[in-house]
Amino acid sequence: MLPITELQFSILRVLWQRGSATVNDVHEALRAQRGLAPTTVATLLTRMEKRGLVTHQTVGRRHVYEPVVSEDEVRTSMLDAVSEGVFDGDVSEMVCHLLEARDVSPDDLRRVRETLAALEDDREDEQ
Amino acid sequence: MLPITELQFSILRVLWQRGSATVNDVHEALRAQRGLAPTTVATLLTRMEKRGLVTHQTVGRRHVYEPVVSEDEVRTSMLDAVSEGVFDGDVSEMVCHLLEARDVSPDDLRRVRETLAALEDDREDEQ
DNA sequence: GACAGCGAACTACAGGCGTAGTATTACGAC
DNA sequence: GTCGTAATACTACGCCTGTAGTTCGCTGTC
Repeated sequence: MLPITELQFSILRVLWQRGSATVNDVHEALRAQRGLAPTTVATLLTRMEKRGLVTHQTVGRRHVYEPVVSEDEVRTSMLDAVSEGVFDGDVSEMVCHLLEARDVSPDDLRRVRETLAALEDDREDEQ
Repeated sequence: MLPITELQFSILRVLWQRGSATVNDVHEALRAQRGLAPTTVATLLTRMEKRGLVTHQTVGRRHVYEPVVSEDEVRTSMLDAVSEGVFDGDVSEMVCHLLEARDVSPDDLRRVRETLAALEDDREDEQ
């Protein structure tokens, strides 16, 4: 499922938020950011279904789409792609790059530190 | 320069390692991982030059290609894309996801902790 | 000076994506 | 039962990428 595009992600986001949605719902939801024709949205959803990203059930004569993949799965697979692709699988390198190369607020740093501490505690417990 | 493909990255990696390389050099270097025709490599390099990823100088009748972007720039731009695309720019969320969703070795965790500490020190110094 | 071979340029094609128009079908109202 | 409307299905097109064949020109060799 690996490389998913920006637009596909936008559509998935609508489905994640609503649980399920018709072509029209998605079209409405995306109108603000992106003025697509309704048929365009329909085409996208059909293709995404073929790729296994979404499913639909037919209710009356409408297609009600649901996400097949979770946001977490997509995030993980995007990170995997970058990690494998440009960091040779070295996650620590990736995290360091991420923290160093941009302005991360003190709050964010704290949050990372806490997650890190929790993880290291878990590791100790396991031993 | 943002979305660069796997194959383009492989080519860039050769250029980064060697500093510069001819079509044939790149072809040779990639032969192990990926059996491409030499003309394919040439096409790729031409396109990458058009996109500003590499340059070439003509030496004799050969093209000697050099990278224009650094590995660091590519890494940053890939991370930016993912960060903006699927994490809404929330770097801490991204880092946490990265650390939690896969097995990171204790050594790697330590390394991240050190980077983090260094960064937090810097922040204090600035105040 | 003619020719072989190497290297680059040009051309080509399939598949995926963003984009959308047109055709078709089926439901609901009268 | 007919007709309008709404929703889907089908078709299309330009662009990018991976892939590579074909052509053209230059350079060195005999």
